Amino acid sequence: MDNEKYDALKIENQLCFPLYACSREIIKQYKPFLDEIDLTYTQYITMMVLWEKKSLTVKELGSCLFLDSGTLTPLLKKMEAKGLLARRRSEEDERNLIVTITEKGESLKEKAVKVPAEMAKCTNLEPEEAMELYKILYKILGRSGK
Amino acid sequence: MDNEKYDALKIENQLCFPLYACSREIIKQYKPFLDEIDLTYTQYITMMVLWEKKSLTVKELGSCLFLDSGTLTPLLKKMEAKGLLARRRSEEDERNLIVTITEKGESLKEKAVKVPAEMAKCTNLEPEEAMELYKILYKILGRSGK
DNA sequence: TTAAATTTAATTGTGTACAATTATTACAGT
DNA sequence: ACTGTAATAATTGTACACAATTAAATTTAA
Repeated sequence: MDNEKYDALKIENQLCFPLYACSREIIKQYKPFLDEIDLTYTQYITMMVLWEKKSLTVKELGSCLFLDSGTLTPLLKKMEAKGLLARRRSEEDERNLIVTITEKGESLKEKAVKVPAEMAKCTNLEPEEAMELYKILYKILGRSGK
Repeated sequence: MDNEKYDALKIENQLCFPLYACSREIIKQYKPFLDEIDLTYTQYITMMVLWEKKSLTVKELGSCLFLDSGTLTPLLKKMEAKGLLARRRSEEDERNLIVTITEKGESLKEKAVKVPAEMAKCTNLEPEEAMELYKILYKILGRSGK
């Protein structure tokens, strides 16, 4: 009989590890498609929010993406330099920085629409598994997801 | 009727995004416990492999963790400096660098065993959900997981 | 056997993540 | 109005990730 005292420390008994590994592996699969539209994965999900919301504060964006200003400030500056979005302070409350999508950012959506189509070919999950995974992940995140 | 052409680009229809967000959120939950044993999350999973295998090459370690030498080389150097492991070239094949756990690395396991115990209290998943999640993640990773 | 191809780590450069701190603005209570 | 508190971004410093390249050792094949 093996000593079971340390079983909880075995990598194959972790739940966070495959989550972490999966996340990175899938993001790597995105890379060739995202390269074609000159976006990193983080920039891509930022654009997703902007395509939907058009305009929001850094705080709100961070809440959508689970990222803080330490990550977003330099990211948004780069995206502004690329012409995808504009950054300006709110007039009602100067503490808020408002991020707004530009025409160029809007038009990128046309090219980007191919990305999820290409990525769909890469998955090996059944639709029910994907749905189950989705539900569990959003339960962990503490949001409904819809 | 909404234009459905772009639905696949909505953040709430992504599977990778909650994976990425979950992974980071859980790793953040590890932080206070890992701080107590002076390990980062990446160092922690590296130690997990070493507690199990005792000795292996950078290549093998990278295969376990889905990481390459670009990430591992500096990580292992820091861990060597902390005295948790030793690095030496293989004598049979000088291309291989062999990583071996030290006594100090072994003894850290005693303290580390509390980490999964503490983390278990943080989860809001049912055991069946955790098992289902585990299965799906390892299906994506293309390994059995056991 | 020796030149070409392969394998393995290390290095280089870019891009996040994130904790902690700082600076600015707004607000609350007096 | 004035003081302390809170909220929001930006900054700073550390630690990954990873693509691409380099360098060294080994293997393969002509």
